[in-house]
Amino acid sequence: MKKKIRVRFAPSPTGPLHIGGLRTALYNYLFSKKHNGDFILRIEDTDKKRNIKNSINYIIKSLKWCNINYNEGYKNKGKYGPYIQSKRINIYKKYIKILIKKKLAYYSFDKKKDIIKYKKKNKNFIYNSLTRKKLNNSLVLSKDDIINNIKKKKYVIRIKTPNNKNIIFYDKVYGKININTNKIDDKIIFKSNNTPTYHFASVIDDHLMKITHIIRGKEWISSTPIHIIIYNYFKWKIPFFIHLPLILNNNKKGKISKRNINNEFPIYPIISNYKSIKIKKSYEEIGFLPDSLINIIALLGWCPNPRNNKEIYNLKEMIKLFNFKNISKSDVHLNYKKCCWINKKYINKNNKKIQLLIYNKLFKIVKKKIKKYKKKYKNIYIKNVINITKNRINVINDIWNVSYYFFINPKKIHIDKKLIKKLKKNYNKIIIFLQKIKFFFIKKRKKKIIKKFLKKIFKKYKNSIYIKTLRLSIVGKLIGINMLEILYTIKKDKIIKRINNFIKIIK
RNA sequence: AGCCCAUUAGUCUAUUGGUUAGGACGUCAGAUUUUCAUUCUGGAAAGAGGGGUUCAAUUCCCCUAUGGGCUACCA
Repeated sequence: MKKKIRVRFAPSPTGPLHIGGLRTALYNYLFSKKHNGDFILRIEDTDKKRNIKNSINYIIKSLKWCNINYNEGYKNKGKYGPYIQSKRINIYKKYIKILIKKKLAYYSFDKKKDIIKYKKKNKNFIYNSLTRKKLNNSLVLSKDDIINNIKKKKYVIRIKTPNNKNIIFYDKVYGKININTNKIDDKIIFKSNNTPTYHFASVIDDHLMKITHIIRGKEWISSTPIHIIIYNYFKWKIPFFIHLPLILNNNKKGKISKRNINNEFPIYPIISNYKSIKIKKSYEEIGFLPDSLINIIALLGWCPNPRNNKEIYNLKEMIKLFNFKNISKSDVHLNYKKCCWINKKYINKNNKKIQLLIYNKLFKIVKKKIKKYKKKYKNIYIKNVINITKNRINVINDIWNVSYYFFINPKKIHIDKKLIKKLKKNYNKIIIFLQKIKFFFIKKRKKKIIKKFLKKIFKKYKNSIYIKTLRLSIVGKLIGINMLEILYTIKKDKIIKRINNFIKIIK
């Protein structure tokens, strides 16, 4: 029988989760779902100083918002808990003792200052088999000294790396990687405050939690040999490693940096209400949909196969197609315009949830900007406005920009020089046209009749100058949805007012 | 400075030891729309550079350059 696939996402709560972490979580999720495996959330909070209040909540909320559900782990049931490392310290202590007994790890009494000195003297100083004999540790000192030092001095525990041995592993993305132990430190695996470092805790946990595949960012490649050494010392089975290319900041790229500085893309998925976590821009805040964010992130460094020139994938499709073979090796940059393009596709999918989101957004803005909004605009009116305008927004927050003229009068009328000339030439005719429309609206009529009349008159005045001026009077710009649609929707008295205003202006 | 990794248009990428190097976003032009957006059609745009191996290299090897990661009692 095949072993059940188990993967984990193991963030440390040092701040809000960003799209890099989110993508790692996503790939873990996709892989586990594809193989009916388990997806575990483990919190790695071994560094107390760097822990930031509420980051755990933010991480969990972000995953939830994106529909990335873990079936085991922190605040969830599971056989292998606790799933937060600060509550597992005793477990790590038990295992560190074993390594020390076997002399595969040792006490190091060197002062931090001294090691900094060595590094200053020799930039390539490494604490390992080549140097450790000259340093102050339990491999050198006598038994009595060691016991004395342990009682009196601060110490850390370091892993004893083998001398001149090539640690080779086969990454599912990067292939064969070979690192010689003489180039790596005897890493500290237990700190002087008697807590483990990441390297030790994560290996112990991954083994105890029966993790089969470790999917994580590429920045861990360099420390993988240390992890492998620990696995070997315990004679544990080494899991598969899958390292992911990183998502890089656009600003750092030389050629386009100047243009891109102001265009910085968001890196956090959702809004935060926590005081300790301030986020200026998040995808949620700007008006991205979770499904589209997932789509965007999934395609950063992964190309579904077969591609069939598709760009839009839902979770189910991604799960079906997910494969490590199609993950690219080079780091990626995000293209914000493409993000918008993808989001637009999702907004136009026309489901009720999306409509509600847009409605809530527009309603909030209307509430803010307009006094007595309840008397002026019924829900149906707002919904109607959304229906006719929403196919031209990229993100939900754009909704006001494309619909404001249904609620407020245009503040400025933008007339360019070309238009002024045309206006002057056809002044009388234009005034007649505008008056016709105005007078029609002054009389009380049913909607059907209005529609008929408008269609007729639009046919009669085919020349674009008429409708352009009409548009200017109502919208203030030469931009907007179909003019007929606008006239059907906006209230009569407003139309009359705006036309009057316009006529005054062009006198 | 050392170690590890990467390099196909502005960005994300596909394919391949023999191809007119394919697609998407963006960009430019045209059509549609009375305007804008949409949609449609078309165009420009790429194998970092230099050496090898080979009849043939973007693909394999080496060097250089560039980018990135790691070299913390951070993860």
